[in-house]
Amino acid sequence: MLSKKTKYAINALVYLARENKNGEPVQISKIAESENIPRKFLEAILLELRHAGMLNSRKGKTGGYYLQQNPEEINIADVMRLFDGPIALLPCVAYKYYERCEECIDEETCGIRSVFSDVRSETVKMLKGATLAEIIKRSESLKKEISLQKKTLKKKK
Amino acid sequence: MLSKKTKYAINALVYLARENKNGEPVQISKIAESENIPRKFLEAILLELRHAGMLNSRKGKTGGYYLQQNPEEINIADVMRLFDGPIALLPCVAYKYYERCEECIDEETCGIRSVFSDVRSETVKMLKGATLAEIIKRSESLKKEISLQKKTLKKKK
DNA sequence: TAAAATCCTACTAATTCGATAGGAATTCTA
DNA sequence: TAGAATTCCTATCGAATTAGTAGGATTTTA
Repeated sequence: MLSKKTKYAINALVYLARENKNGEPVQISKIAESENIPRKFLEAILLELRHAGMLNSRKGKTGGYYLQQNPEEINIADVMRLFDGPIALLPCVAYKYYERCEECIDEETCGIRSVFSDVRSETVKMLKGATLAEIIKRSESLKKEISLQKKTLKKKK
Repeated sequence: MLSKKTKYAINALVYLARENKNGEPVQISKIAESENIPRKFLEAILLELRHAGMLNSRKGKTGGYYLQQNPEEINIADVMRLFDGPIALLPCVAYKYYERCEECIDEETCGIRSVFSDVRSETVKMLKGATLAEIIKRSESLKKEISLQKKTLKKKK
């Protein structure tokens, strides 16, 4: 499961991508309140996102955070790796965080590894495609679907 | 990432499926040594697998563990759920372990949820297909590939 | 110069993980 | 029927991780 840190990070990023079209800095407290994230905790998270180059900030009065990259460039895979480490379920199929399994007898012919290698490839592909832009697009289309459902329901009555 | 418990469990199950065609009980110590798993830890793991109905055991001298289900019936998804809980990366897309995300504002229109719902479906599908039989099959075909590669290498020399 | 914001380090309580200890219960064999 | 050898089961433990909080330094604007 994702850590809360990662969840909060994704929510904050989506919030900025959605609410902050003009690029003006948004205060931590504003994001924290809007997205139900503990203020101080979010502070640490945004700092890390800035160090990773996804966000930038302005200090002092009128300060705050804003996206440093385009919503099409920021994806969930990178955010997850930043906070939770490898996406792979086994260290021996991780790409950036590769490590041998201590207990492993023969990595090359390991059937378990083969399975988790496939799972990793598929998952990374999907999460790389999950950019902030894509997430917002999905949310919009869900909203449309639901309002359409409600209309259909009314007609049936 | 998988816990060591889950990894050990899968390795022990594959071992039993592979080495124990006749169905005779295999001692914990035998499995522990063969698969590089701490003896006492494995004891607890096999016990849980028995309670879950995947293994059965015989007590006393000549005792040990053996598969209770066919290698085609035991799959990685079930083992993971047993030891590590949900396969889903968000509680709100878990099937057996569903839980609302505390911080969530609107689950129905959440684009993040939509992404992780897709990831979960795909992952579960793959892990359900990863039965003990399938894992052994993959291992065999990897062995063949490698011995073929070695032959080709010799010819080039 | 004061107010208001981010920056940054350090700390903490609770939980989980990876195991170990020790003895009870069971079953075979001599 | 007495061991020997095995699983069964509960309790415990240290280390690491998670989810935060505290508090002050730094920076910027008005």
